[in-house]
Amino acid sequence: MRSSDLPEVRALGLFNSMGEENFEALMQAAYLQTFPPQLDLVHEGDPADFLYVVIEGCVELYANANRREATMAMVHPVSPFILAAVLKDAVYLMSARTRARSKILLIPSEDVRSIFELDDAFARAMVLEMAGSYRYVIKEHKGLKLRSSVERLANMLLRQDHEFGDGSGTFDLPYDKRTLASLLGMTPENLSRAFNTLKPYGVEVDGTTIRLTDIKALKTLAKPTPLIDDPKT
Amino acid sequence: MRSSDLPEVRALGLFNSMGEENFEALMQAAYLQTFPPQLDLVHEGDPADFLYVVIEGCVELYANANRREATMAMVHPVSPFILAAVLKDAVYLMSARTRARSKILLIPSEDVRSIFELDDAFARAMVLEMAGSYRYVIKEHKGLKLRSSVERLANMLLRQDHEFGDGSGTFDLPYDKRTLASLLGMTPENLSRAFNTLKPYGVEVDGTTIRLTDIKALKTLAKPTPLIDDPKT
DNA sequence: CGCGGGATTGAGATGCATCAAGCAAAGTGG
DNA sequence: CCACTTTGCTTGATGCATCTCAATCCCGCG
Repeated sequence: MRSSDLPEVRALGLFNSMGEENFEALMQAAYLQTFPPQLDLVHEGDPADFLYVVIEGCVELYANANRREATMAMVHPVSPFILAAVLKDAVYLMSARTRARSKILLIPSEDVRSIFELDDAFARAMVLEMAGSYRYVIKEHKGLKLRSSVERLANMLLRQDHEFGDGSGTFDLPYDKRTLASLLGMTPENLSRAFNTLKPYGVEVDGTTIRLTDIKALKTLAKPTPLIDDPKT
Repeated sequence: MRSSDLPEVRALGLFNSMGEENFEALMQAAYLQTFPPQLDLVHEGDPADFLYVVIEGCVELYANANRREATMAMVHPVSPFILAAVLKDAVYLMSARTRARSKILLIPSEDVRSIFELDDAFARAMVLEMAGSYRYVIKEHKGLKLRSSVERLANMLLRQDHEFGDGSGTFDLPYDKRTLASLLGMTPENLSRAFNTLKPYGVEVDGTTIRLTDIKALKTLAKPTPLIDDPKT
């Protein structure tokens, strides 16, 4: 792999505390590849052969059943994904595909597990990484069980504005609407209608850019809570 | 704490590999208490002061928002819960209450974290515990997003029969129907109706006991998949 | 025997999905 | 440069799934 990519991988929470020789051993075994968009990296049910780390681009985690499909999460640089399956030496529970041209690091599962046994700092970093992922899914699950689709959309907009907005209330949607809909647990048609029902609350939609002109009103409807919407805790 | 309880705690995956002196230090700091049913142990949003381990009885994890409530999971002996919040030194994302008279071990968070730093085997055990919990929630989330309520019920019945049945197709529901409904993401009324729509598929309900007389038909409807329904992987 | 809580049933409203067009912006190829 | 497809989004009409509210039932328990 290119040495210019090493520092940013090394800087990752998962890798920044482990021993130098173990890190090098991992990178020695790893492959760095660039994939085109819409390429399937992982299929649910397959044995977990690799741990993946998104270095550049974007990866969608999704799942199928009953001839339905649901987007489970989007992974952005620089983050690992499907860590749990690798650790447990089990099958993947989710599929993964690139959503943009993406540079991705593939580390063979066996190497991850053997370094996990060898390097105590790496093991501890894994716990925190797993704990973060766990809490993310719990929040998603709470949102799905406790909120209506309009509320989920409203909260997503508020979060997006807060995290990525410049303070003006204007920002761009992070993905196309079809993906957003699936991520929020609804159909594209319904997302469209949900935007309409949010119009009286100061939500202006122009293609992929959003303007929130009445955040107070939107919050009244969305009733955000850090126990679902705070990505940090 | 009573020494007669130590062996079963020690036998837990989370504790069985750690050093003896560290285990004793943890137990030294811990409290073992028996609680009556329906007692609130933990409220979401509170800082994570303790790691809990159910020794006897049963604990419900639930969450509130928008004046709704949802059961997130049921915890049975012998298992820890809310490990992630303790590790991250964050607030609890879920509330917890006893559902039966329960003997519960409380270990102060700080002690858990300091032993986590000290004992490498303990840290590794945590990773596997977290990975298991993570995969459990992912499966729940997939079920909720990809299946109808009737399908969720059907699969729950099949799983229950497979795990706890005696092979005759007869078994008892693990909780009252109101709780089951919430766990499955529906209202009690709807659970009742869902049982009715399953009647043609050989599902006989008598109070809390269930008889499955046509498992093949039920499976045709439920379309179970290990990627959602297998509790082991 | 009556009381009370969970479970069921029914009726009605609502949320959400589905199906089917329509539309606009962005490619594509002549 | 312009038809022509393609793709993503929207809109409308309709039906099903699920929730809500209310009434009733059932059973265990005082």
